[in-house]
Amino acid sequence: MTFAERADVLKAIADPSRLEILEILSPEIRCNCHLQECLDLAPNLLSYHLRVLREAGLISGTKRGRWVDYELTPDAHARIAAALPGAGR
Amino acid sequence: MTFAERADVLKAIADPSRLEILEILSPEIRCNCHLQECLDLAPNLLSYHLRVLREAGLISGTKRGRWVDYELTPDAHARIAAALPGAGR
DNA sequence: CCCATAGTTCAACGATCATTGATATAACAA
DNA sequence: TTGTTATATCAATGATCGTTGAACTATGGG
Repeated sequence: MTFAERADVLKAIADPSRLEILEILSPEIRCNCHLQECLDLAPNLLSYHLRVLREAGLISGTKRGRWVDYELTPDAHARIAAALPGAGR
Repeated sequence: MTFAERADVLKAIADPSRLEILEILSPEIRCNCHLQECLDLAPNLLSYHLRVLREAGLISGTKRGRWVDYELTPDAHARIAAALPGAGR
């Protein structure tokens, strides 16, 4: 993992809204609408932050009817740990 | 620690050059000139990245003649750990 | 003192990012 | 079908960030 790749993972979590999303998602799967209530963000803005986290490989979403359930990926914490300073030795 | 404060710490380390600086500084104190050789950055740009890390409380610098020695702060790793997702529970 | 060297600060630019509003897709209800 | 709800995408804006070049400060050597 290069420094640039590690920085990309860290950039994905270096945002207040995205940190809170990860916090909410940490114990359990949550639908988008639940995140909406917790975060008080415009729906499209929430979608944007979820996309950033998804593209970083930290969360995944599955459609359930009109809703989408989001959850942490199995290796989310491992990906973050591998990006931290000290992980390169 | 608020989500915004935690995001600020993570933003400080979410950069390839700054990750590498922390990596170099991790085992031992290093003077600016040694970082210069390792990183191949313009001197003023290196100063900028060092300032970002210093303002995040992750490194500290002490003057020694014409040089400056940089080192990780004692609580650098603790500050990072406290900022990570999962640290809020 | 004069000059070179190490490092920092400042001003400006371009790129990236978060945010907004409008539009689009997709699923359910009537 | 028509309408409504849940979510995503697109285009545009403003703010922030990384980078550059120039000017500045401070230390040590001649």
